[in-house]
Amino acid sequence: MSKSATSKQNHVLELLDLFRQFGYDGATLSKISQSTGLGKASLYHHFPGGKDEMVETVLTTLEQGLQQLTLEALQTEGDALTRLQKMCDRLNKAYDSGQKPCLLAALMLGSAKDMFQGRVSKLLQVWIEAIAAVLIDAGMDETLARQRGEDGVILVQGALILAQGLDDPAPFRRIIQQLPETLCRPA
Amino acid sequence: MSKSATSKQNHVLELLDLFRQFGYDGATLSKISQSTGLGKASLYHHFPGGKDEMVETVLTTLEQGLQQLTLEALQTEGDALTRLQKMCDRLNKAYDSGQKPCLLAALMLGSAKDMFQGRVSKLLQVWIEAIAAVLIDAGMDETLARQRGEDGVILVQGALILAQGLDDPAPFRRIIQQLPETLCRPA
DNA sequence: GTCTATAAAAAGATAGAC
DNA sequence: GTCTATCTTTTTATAGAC
Repeated sequence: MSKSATSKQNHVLELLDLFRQFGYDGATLSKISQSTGLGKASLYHHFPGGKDEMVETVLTTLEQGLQQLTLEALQTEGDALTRLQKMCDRLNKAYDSGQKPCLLAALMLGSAKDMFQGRVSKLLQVWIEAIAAVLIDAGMDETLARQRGEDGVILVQGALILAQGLDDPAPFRRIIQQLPETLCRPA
Repeated sequence: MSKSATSKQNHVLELLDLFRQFGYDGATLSKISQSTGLGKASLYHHFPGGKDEMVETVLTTLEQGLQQLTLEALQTEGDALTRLQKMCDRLNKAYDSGQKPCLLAALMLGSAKDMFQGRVSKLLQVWIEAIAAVLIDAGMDETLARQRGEDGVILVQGALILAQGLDDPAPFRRIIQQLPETLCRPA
């Protein structure tokens, strides 16, 4: 990978952080310029489409990360509990133990909702299907497994909201810790 | 109640809708002016503190509604399942069957987070305690009941995020429908 | 690829008439 | 209590030098 490519990837990670903490409307070019260390004109050089293109780029990175997580989950050795445990480890890291919000939730607010609804919906469906695939592979009924996939996403998203709202990561940590068993529990 | 008081209350409800759908940064004075039918100068007449004061007013209305819901829940006749069912009916209405986001989640994004964190945290705690009180009253262990209070808020918030993200209210409706039994389930 | 400078548009806020 | 008009600041976006 070339030097400029990794540098651009670092900028994308900073953009992810900004958009998920401030949302689309709150992440102003001034904040973005400050965080990345790039002048506004430089930002438009890398992203001619402005904030829209920045978010699109971040979403592409997220899609790739989610696909990787999905593949890993099914390639991991062991039973469903072990596989889900590994997914939870990744989630815990991605959300900094509940201290950082989810970009997908942030993008469903304000003017961003109409712009990115399609890609956000797709990402959520992939995530749900990733959880369901593990459970189906472990012998769970497909309908129940997909409902459990929804439950997994719901619990993670809800725990993130509560952790942000209470300014306390404890609820997120508890949900993540209980998640594998919660999802595997018989109906 | 005087005519102007109910008129002001209607404006507060429109403000609630704007802030929860667009967030603090996305709810511009132009949008607010358009939705309320009041000119910008009139808005500053009613809320000299600008958007900050508007949000504060909305939060006060929300606090009153939550206190009322809490009291009603404990005064309702019947067992815990019946009481929680009534709470779910209220939530279903408040969130328009999952079609409208939660203000508390919206306020945890962007510049609003630092401004309103304290009041949001307090509201969430009252909500959690309201659920726990019903369960404790039904004989549940206090520690478990408070955890279930957290679970209730987490499930509602997460279901709202998923419903917004998928642009489909079905997950919210399912979670709400299952919530009373989910919360009452033995450990 | 980055910068300074600048322009154009939008947002927040106020003055003063009615 | 509401309006028009105005002002200030911020935001988005671009031009052009290096």
